[in-house]
Amino acid sequence: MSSSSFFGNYRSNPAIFQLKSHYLYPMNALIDYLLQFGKLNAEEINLVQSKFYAVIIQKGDYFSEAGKTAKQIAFIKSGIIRVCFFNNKGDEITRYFLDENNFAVDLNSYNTQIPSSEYLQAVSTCELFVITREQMEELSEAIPNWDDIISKIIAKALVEKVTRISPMLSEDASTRYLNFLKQYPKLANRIPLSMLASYLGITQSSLSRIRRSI
Amino acid sequence: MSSSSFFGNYRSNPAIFQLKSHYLYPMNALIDYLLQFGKLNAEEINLVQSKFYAVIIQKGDYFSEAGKTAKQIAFIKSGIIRVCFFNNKGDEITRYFLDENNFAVDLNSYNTQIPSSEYLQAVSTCELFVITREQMEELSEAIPNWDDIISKIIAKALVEKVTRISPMLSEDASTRYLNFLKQYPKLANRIPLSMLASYLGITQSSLSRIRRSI
DNA sequence: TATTTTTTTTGCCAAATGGTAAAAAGTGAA
DNA sequence: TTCACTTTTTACCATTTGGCAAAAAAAATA
Repeated sequence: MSSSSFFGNYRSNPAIFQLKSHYLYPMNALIDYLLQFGKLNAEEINLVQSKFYAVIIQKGDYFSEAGKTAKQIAFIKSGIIRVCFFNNKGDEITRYFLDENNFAVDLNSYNTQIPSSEYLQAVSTCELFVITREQMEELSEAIPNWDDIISKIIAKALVEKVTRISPMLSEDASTRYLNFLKQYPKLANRIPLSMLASYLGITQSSLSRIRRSI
Repeated sequence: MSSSSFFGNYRSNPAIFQLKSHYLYPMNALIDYLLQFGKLNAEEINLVQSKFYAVIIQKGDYFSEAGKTAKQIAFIKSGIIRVCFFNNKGDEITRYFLDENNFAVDLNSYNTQIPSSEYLQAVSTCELFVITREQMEELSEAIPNWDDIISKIIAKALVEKVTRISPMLSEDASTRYLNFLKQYPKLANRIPLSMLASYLGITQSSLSRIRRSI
């Protein structure tokens, strides 16, 4: 089966649609990921698979946008998403990148239902498994373990982000770049220079110079 | 009642002790904080108060240390704690500061029970309400809402940290300092220059020059 | 108070990074 | 292929920040 027959596509005007028969489809990556954080029986796994739906977003598309309220969570099956915002100088800053086997959500907006100030944008074409807040609520009521699994995932993901970002302030730009290459060896060549530079907190030209010097 | 009769003190060799009669003591700040995230009835509030115990740690003392496994969570009634680590150059870096009405815990170590790589140190004398992992477990089993309240608190605190730290990379040092003054107006004069400089990602002398220029 | 210790400020110069704009390289479409 | 467009590299100089060490100020201690 080609992925295009499985993944819905909502390029410019995101009309996410849900496919009818879920049990056929390979959400193994999602299920494997969830099982790292708690137990789910076969029945629960089926239920989970029935609530997520497959979506493709193209490079440049937004999964969620500043000013809108986040109503969905995505599990990234493939592709790269970046989380970004505009600073007070008007520059677009990349907060962090998310790649395969991670959840992507504007958590603040999702939790509070207040319009967000950050964007989640596909850096490359992404295959996602998406779930809405309402469907999450249904899983929460049907699966005793669910809230525990999700809160563990959230805490781990956020601690990782703090742990990864905070040492960067005390490093020079070359060190930050080299560490990025170590931490995300697969990403460096798939991300435009401008996005990587804003993640590293330097200008495009500085990053270009750093690349040359290595 | 003087605070010294309420707060236990474990200056050099932390032998935390629990006081017998909790209902007398002012954990209002803690309870008010918890109630922002979910409901607790009077009985549950009493139970919560019985599980936390009051502790004072002096300036310079560690609440938790790198290399040890975190077994406690502290609610800061008064004082400032900083979370710090050593980078690969051997410099001590402050990841962030925590002040009144916040929980302080090495979350990664607390959750995984793996020795941590960060320190939680009192920047000033701190009055804490402390709870152990075992006592948390008891609250979790006794109070249906408990896990939900705690996971909301954790998610909110971590999202705040990511949101606060990540714009700093794209700002120059003066801007970071000025924003720090805005965000923590009460802290600036209570924190040694060296700790603040490492939080801002600059040297002591740079920070000193920036102060002069303002 | 006097003395020691710690913290902060300052001066010097070197190194890193920013800002701008132009050139070069890469990409995609006709 | 050629053309238009986007992305990356390069060059120039100004500004910021670091590294080091000494001086000054502040805080702790006797």
